[in-house]
Amino acid sequence: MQISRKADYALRAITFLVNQPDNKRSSISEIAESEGIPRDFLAKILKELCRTGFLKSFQGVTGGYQLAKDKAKISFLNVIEAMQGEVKVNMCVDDNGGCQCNHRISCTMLPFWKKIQKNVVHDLGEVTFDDPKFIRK
Amino acid sequence: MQISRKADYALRAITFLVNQPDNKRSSISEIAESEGIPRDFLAKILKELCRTGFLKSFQGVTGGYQLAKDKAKISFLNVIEAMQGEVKVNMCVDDNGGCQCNHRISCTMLPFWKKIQKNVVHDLGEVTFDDPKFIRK
DNA sequence: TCAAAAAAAGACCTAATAAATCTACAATGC
DNA sequence: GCATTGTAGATTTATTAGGTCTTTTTTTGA
Repeated sequence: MQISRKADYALRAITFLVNQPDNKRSSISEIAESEGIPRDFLAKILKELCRTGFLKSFQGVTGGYQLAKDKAKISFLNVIEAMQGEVKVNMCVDDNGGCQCNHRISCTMLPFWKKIQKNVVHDLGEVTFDDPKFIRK
Repeated sequence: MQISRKADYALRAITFLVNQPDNKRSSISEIAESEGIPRDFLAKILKELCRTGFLKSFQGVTGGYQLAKDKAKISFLNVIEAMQGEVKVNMCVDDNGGCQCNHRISCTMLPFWKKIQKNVVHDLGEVTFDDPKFIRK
């Protein structure tokens, strides 16, 4: 029932970038230091955030990272799913054979899990980085 | 972001017991077989459900397990917390030093996590075993 | 009284995975 | 051409979920 460090770090990195001037390029080390994230781990995460379209990168001595899309279009859910896969409150809430429940045809718990899951996914999807609360004072 | 097998098994065991006649004593093996849970693992779980007051046990040759409290008083949340500890959507939502965020004094993400967490906890708490949907046909 | 069947207790194993680290390489700008 | 940056991916480490095994204790009823 917990977001991975990886996803959490990704979200913090994005929070950092949201607070930078539009054309500023931020280096891995700069972000790592500010957010207290192990540098090499963050390097991998940022690369992945590029691959998944959240960031764009620039190589070379003046290189670094920037947001690649409108911050209003980046939600907690987006980033978490990119980093740790589909959010599932319980293994069995997975249509591709997640539940090996003996009573599969009429598992009594499944509908409850599905509802709870739906709510979490909705909540995570509603948090986007255009929210003024992400601007640091 | 996922309920452990242990908690899931505990919930299934309780579902099983909810469907038994009031004074029936159900053995570990009986429950394990019906629910498709590894027997020895379930043994540990049931013991713990006793310790935490959900079940009562009887030793000896006619022994077994029964519900120890009103099924209306048993929620998903109760059982999950008994089995895997406090539900936390993110490590940092832990008042005893969970968040080592550099910007701790005004971490921008924390309020969002707390709200999402509150909703999940609420949802999990609302599911109780007196719900007729837990009666198997 | 004793064998069978149940739970109790707790040590032990193991396999998966998250988290982190390391090393070598490639691009860029001055 | 060299300092600084990102790229790539192999490797390591640590943790923990999940499961197994063994021994002991309790109880019943033949």
